[in-house]
Amino acid sequence: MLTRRLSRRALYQQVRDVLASRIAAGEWRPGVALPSEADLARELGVSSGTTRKALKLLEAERLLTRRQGHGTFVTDPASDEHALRYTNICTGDGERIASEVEVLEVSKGLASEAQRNRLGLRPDGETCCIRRVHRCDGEPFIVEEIAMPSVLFPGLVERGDLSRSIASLAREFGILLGRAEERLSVGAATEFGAKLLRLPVGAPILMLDRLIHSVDGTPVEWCLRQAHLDDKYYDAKLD
Amino acid sequence: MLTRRLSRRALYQQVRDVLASRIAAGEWRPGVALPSEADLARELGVSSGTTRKALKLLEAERLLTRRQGHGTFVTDPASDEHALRYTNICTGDGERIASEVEVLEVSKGLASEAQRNRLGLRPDGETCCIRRVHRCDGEPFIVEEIAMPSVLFPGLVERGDLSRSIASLAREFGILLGRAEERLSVGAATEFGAKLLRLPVGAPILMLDRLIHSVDGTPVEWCLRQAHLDDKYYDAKLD
DNA sequence: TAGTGGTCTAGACCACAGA
DNA sequence: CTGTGGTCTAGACCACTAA
Repeated sequence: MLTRRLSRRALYQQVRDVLASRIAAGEWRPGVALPSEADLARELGVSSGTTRKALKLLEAERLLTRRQGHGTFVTDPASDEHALRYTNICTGDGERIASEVEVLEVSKGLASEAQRNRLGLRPDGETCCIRRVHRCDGEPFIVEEIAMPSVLFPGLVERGDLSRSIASLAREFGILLGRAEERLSVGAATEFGAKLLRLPVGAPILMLDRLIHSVDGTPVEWCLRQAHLDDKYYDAKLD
Repeated sequence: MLTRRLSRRALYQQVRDVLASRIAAGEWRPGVALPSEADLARELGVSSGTTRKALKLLEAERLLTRRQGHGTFVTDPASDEHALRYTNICTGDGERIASEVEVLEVSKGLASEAQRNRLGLRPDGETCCIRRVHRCDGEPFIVEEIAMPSVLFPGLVERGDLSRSIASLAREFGILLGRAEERLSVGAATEFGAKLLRLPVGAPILMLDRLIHSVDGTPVEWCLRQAHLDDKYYDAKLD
């Protein structure tokens, strides 16, 4: 039950937390409406204004979509909204690229020091590692090395399709994705990258270093990429 | 006076507009508190909840800073908050760079076709153009070519200091800055860039293409940059 | 202690979508 | 027409800041 002044956390934040975990648990399938504001408010024993504020938060976090006169819905993790959320590379005409992905290598084991630092893991922390290549119209243009804390994705490497987007994987394991930072620089293609991108070793290339957190701030994915852009570009939004 | 249902625009949006223009006009100096929510509400003839919603909007647009128990203040355009708003290049240890700027060249005239397209100008539109170089610890690392619609900055080139940030310039001319997009790619240093950055022509370099809009969506500044990063990096936020 | 913004409530009315 | 989310109000109380 929701406490009022026993907890320091604001009531609408507590409502957000309750709803977020129920969403993560899959209580409402994407495409099916949640109860209305008024019904949720009654159920939770708070005012509809407080419920409304919580729903607004969840909408801002992209967990929900609301439409006047229609209802409140869980955002479909298979939608472009989610799949392209962390994808900032565009074709020359400004379209986000939904690239074809091929998995090259999968492994699991003790995290390297760099991985521990970046993902905030303890010395005995383990990671799942994936190497993949992205193609656009058959042309390889990105190679990437992904590391994820094993504890967040139990049984991941033993299972099926690792070519899916992080949004899709996270959904399956009940993780709600939040903010991310990406560091960009110009570098020289490594042997690994050059071979797959069909470039000479040392060719100038865009290096990307991305860290995705969950909504509560836990690091979820560290992704190192080498990109050969050609006429594509990286589209950063500043606001 | 604020109309209620004569206008389709929501009341709190109208309150936002009124306050935004009063801020742009310099009615309240940075560092001095605005009237309280209750006082503003009385003055404008709306409820304090509506006023509150408008103030929240203006805070999200970075025009205001609010602190519980303290008051509501106009954000100082000379503050880092504003000056570094569109600056995503960091030193190796993650600090935004407040670089030293030198103006190389200033001109004004009929906009080029590219400038018209990017800034949404008519065929007879004019632009102010500035070429500058940025240094960090004396080392040049960015050269840039800026274009701004002359009509927004009357008398700019005839006046003083063009080494200031766009935030500072905009403040002087009563323009409130909003969203921006920046396109990044890897390119070869032009003759202009290479010379100033002390690199060979054709050296691999980060190319940046930034467009800043005002809060109401009008393009305000187009900035083309060439950056030699070394151990610095571009820090993009994804959320 | 006085004054500020932040939270919470209860309820009225509006705008929109779908049966 | 009904039900949804969006706006707006009035007022109570809480939490923080500074004098």
